[in-house]
Amino acid sequence: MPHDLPKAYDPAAIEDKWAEYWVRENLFAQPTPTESSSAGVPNDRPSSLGRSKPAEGDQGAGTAFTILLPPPNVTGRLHMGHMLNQTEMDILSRWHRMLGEKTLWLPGTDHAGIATQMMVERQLTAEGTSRQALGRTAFEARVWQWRDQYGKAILDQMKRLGASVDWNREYFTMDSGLSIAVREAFTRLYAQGLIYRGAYVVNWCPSCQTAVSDLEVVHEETLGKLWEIRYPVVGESNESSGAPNDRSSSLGWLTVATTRPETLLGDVAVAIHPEDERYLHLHGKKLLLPLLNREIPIVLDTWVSRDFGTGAVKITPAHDPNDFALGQRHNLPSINVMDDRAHINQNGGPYAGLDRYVARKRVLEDLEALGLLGAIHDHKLSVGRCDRSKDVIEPRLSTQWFIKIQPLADRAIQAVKEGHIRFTPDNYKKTYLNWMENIHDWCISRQLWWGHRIPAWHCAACHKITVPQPGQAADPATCDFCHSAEITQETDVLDTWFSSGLLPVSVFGWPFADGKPSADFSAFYPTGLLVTGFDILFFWVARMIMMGCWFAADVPMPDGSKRELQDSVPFKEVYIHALVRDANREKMSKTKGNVIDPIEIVKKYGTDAVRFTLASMASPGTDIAFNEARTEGYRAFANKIWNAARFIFMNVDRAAEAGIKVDPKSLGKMPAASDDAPLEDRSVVAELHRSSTAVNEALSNYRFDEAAALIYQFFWGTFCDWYLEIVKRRLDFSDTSDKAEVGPALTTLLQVFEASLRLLSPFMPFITEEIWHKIHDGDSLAASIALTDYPAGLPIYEMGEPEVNERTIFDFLDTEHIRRLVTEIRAQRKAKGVPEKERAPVQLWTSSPPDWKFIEDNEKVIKFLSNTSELLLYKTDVGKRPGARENLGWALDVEYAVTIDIPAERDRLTKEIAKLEKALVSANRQLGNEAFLAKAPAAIVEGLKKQESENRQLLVKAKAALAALPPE
RNA sequence: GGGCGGUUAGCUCAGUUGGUUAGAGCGCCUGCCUUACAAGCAGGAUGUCGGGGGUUCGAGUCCCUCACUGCCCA
Repeated sequence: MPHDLPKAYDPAAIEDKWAEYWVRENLFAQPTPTESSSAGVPNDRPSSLGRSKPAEGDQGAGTAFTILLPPPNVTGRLHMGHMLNQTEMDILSRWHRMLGEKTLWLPGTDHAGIATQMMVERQLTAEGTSRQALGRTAFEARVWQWRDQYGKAILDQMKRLGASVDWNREYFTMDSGLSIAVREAFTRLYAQGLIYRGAYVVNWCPSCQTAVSDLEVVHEETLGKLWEIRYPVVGESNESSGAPNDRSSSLGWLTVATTRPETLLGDVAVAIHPEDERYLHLHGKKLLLPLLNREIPIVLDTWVSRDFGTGAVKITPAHDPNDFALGQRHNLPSINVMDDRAHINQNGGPYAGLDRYVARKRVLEDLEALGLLGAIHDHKLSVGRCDRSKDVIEPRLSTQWFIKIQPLADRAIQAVKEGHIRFTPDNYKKTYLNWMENIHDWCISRQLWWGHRIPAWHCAACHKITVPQPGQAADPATCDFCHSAEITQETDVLDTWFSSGLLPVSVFGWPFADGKPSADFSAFYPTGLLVTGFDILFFWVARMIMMGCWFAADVPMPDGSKRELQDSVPFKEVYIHALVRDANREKMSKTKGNVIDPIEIVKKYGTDAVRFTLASMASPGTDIAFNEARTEGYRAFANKIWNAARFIFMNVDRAAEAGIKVDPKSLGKMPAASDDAPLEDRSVVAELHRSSTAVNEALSNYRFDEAAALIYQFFWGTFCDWYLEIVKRRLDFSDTSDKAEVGPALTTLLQVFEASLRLLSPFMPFITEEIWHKIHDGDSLAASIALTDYPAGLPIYEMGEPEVNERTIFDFLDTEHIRRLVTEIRAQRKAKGVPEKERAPVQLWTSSPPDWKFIEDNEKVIKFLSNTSELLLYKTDVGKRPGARENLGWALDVEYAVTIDIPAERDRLTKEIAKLEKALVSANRQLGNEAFLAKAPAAIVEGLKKQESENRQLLVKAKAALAALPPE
């Protein structure tokens, strides 16, 4: 037996094999194009239809389709979000590849600075040691070990999911090449005056002990307190007010309101609004800072909100960005009162060494004791937490490196506004622009050990900073300013997104020493598409756009001309997908314990079924509530295909024994049915064309859900449920049968099946690969179904163009007619209780001559499908015939001894009458409306009229049928 | 505080520029182990499209408003 498929579909038995095969055979490698073929390859939006496939082995032809994998962090395992992301990219990559495009999907992993360092530190803690104990070098070595282990694990998982990436081009964000790009980007920006270093209030994470960017802070509404604290006015007698609850300031103090009493220790002023009438008398006065007894000024600033709290705000420039700004305006000093771990430092006097919350408690107690604590209000406030450690962020004055972002942002805004980058769904364009137009300078330094160390050297002699020139490979040996050799490299590393933001240029070899772009860069930049989640729209997408537009602009085009903005962008299209949630729409999180491990679910149902689930549910803009019930259904779908294959192979083998063979050369193309082929063949071929066209259309709009539904419907609903059942009639190998029909039937069957597999293969690569190889039985032209042509429907099979496809339209109508007739007979049989196996005669009435011919032409098929022994055609209208099923133009009755269930039939007819009457009322209301007739398009009016008249006929018939039923 | 989305069958979701009787899968009911498949086949039931108002000949679809809900930014 050439086609030996096991009886049951078992994904585990086939998937590992093919996953390994694809990698081993290097099937999806896209080599660097040669000079002649690469120049000026357009990378426009691919047109899915009407393209010509490049000749075998000609890698240069065809448009390029490049897609960059958002590199997973090397922190652990892949999650469902990764699987969704990769499934979508894989579907698109496989689709484009099968369309004959030069397809490159680039895989890699991200070093993920903070995240990875945290994981390794956690490991060290468990071992009873720490990074400090190890020292920087040993720690870095330790993280590299981690990276080797987990980075590999992640890529192995990707392989298992069938990702059709080019494994030869795998990158890691700390590879030497990518590190050179990072250094070049930094030094160029520095030389351009776009990187500066300075002391500012930044988001400090006391757990990670590093600064983080605004984006890494998650704001959370929390119920807190607003404390009122009295600051005595210098030179006024405070004894005059004995009442501790007197909140007015007139009696020797000014009451401020704060949510963070412990920062009082760093206060340098109290600010009031200059026009606040309550405090006019305090202008020019000073206050005595409680607890520390420091004299601080009262400053006037319109930034103060008079309505908030008491209208007097304590100013702590070192621990609040707004206070810092105000401090700058008023030339106030900044007093940092906390250390790296958010403990009070020596500036906090008696509170030194206390944790910030312990200090808060103590400060409040002491104020209370002094009678300086006023009212306490409940207060809702937004607390910033570190995205990674979840610790409360401490705004803290520290010296950091920043990118002056405006010039880069301007270009990134222009690129999107001018349409060089398109977002899908398009509302993300607005989100992107809104963020970009309100952007703040980017804090790029991190006080970590894991990452790209900032290429800047501090001079011990003159304290100036030396940054290498762009293009300078060697580290500086002496200070640029005083030439001292006592220089040491900055210990901070760069934000992880600095290197990932450069990926679209760095993976293709940027920077270019000779100024000429590499062949890869010329061929694949800009990439075609980015597929990613909205959660990293600002972190990554926006940064890539800024950096791509900035750095690629200096790279000449392949022909040497200047690169314009439209060719500087890192990608032409961005497809943003949603979050994968659990079945209850809850966000998956480790703490909730509702995380679904893709590999576990894949083991349970097979990769194909999980991929299909994700694709089906990936409608743009909405989150995916991952539902195993759906996956179960798609495993059943895979099983259905598997068994269809078994059925077909069984018949192919039987035919071969009977000396009938199918020419394998007829496979691999879009099937066509000749005019004299049976209706079912013409019809299924036409439906395949129609579905293929629709699938291509859906994919070009990133409508994975629509594409999946179309294929599912065609494969199961059209091909298996109808065509396969009809064609069984012709696959008769009994001795008495005429076998002339077997060959053509088998040919169409195989052609349509094989094309359907190709249509499905981007979605379910494993099962389609397995069956496709079995079909060809070792004699296929390609090494994989993934390297064949994607089915493209001929436009003549689309509905609505009668001049070119009148025949097809009639075929569709006839097929539909057969289905309705067969369904009616089956329903009638069921109503009468005819046993499934028993054949029964059917009487059919119609006075329409075209229907007579239709019945005669299709009698065999109708009888076969409905288990009818004899079809008796009466060329008249049906008279009174209780229980007959009446339809437009025809009526039928199954002859069977048992009478129908009268109450059930009455019920059915009553419901039908109600439905028809309702439709008629609605139709008549519209048709009786002058305005409708005058304004609605003719086609709508005509359609409604036709339907109204049909419904009227059906209503008369239904009423007659009801009346004809014998009384109970 | 600013912005964006969602609310359609028991559940999870589709529903393209307004247009004829609102769909799918799962689940449910009934009958079938019909020689590819019980992970299946056949037949069937199920919706005041969140509430209210408006525009229109016509609204699930457009506008206003309310309610609930999710997210982003500050």
